[in-house]
Amino acid sequence: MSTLDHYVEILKKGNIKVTQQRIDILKYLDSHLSHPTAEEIFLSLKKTHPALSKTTVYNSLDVLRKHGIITTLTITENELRYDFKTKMHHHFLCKKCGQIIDIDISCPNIEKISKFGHRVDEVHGYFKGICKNCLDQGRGKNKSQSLT
Amino acid sequence: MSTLDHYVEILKKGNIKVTQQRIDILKYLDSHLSHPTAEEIFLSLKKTHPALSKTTVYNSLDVLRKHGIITTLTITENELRYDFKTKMHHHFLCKKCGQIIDIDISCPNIEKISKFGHRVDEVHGYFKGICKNCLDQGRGKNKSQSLT
DNA sequence: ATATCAAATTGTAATTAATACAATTTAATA
DNA sequence: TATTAAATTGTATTAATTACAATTTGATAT
Repeated sequence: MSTLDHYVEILKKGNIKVTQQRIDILKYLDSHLSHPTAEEIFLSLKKTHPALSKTTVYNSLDVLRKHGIITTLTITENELRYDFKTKMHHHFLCKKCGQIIDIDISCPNIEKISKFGHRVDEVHGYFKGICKNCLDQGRGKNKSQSLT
Repeated sequence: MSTLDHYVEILKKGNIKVTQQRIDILKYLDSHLSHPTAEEIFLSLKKTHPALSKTTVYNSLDVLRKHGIITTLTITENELRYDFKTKMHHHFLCKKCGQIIDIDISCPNIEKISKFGHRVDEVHGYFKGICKNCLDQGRGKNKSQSLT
């Protein structure tokens, strides 16, 4: 679903006050599943909403996160990244192109860790390396550079 | 092994210039497997080496990391953590006591991701929740507070 | 042992992500 | 439409990390 009402619904269901800023942020995350940083979200939304404050972006993201509507990643080392998808999945970071790819496989380890006696609430599976795309370009040699 | 020569060996093997600072940092990490931050390492070493600079700590950690002698974690959101253990393992962060526990189980997912065509160089398995210790204390209620 | 030189260390300053806070505005309710 | 708690804004601050220039030091060859 992508109508604005959808995001209003989400907010109302969480008893979160509905504001244009929050709708915009939710919409942005829903349509940019590239795991953007707060800065990226801020800069993009500021274009069409120049009065937007960075603090609002941080505050809103925090609220959405606390309500389980979005999740955060620490797959890169210097900043948090935000994800509209909350269903458990893993991530692959390509060290060459920087892309963060969703990996939709389950984690067979949660059960094992539970057997140790710990209660597992969150799982983050971060894999890093070179993605298929970049590997293919490297193999074919100077094939991709030619885009005059 | 815990003799200082051991750390000298490690540095020499990596063609890294041997300095007291690097030895100290390696020794600290080897004897504090609690995944300390750069700040923690700095503050602790500064006690016995007041001239130590924080920049040196960061530089040394970077060098050690680039040579694969130590690894880094992003399991907490605001700072990097350092690990002397380089053999693949996972981590559990207790949201109550803050402890980061080593989880020595393998990851059956690397193979699956490789089948997607990506080359996996690094694996980070971060699990978060409440550790066994904290759960036990919570269950027994006011049992642990009494340590007059 | 000593001189040499690249590399490491130090201290300060700068950068960057994130947070704190006070003043203003606004969404929800009566 | 008035009220009020909560959200937004803008600025200032914190905290982790990086940049950089001056000084010192470890490794090597003499």
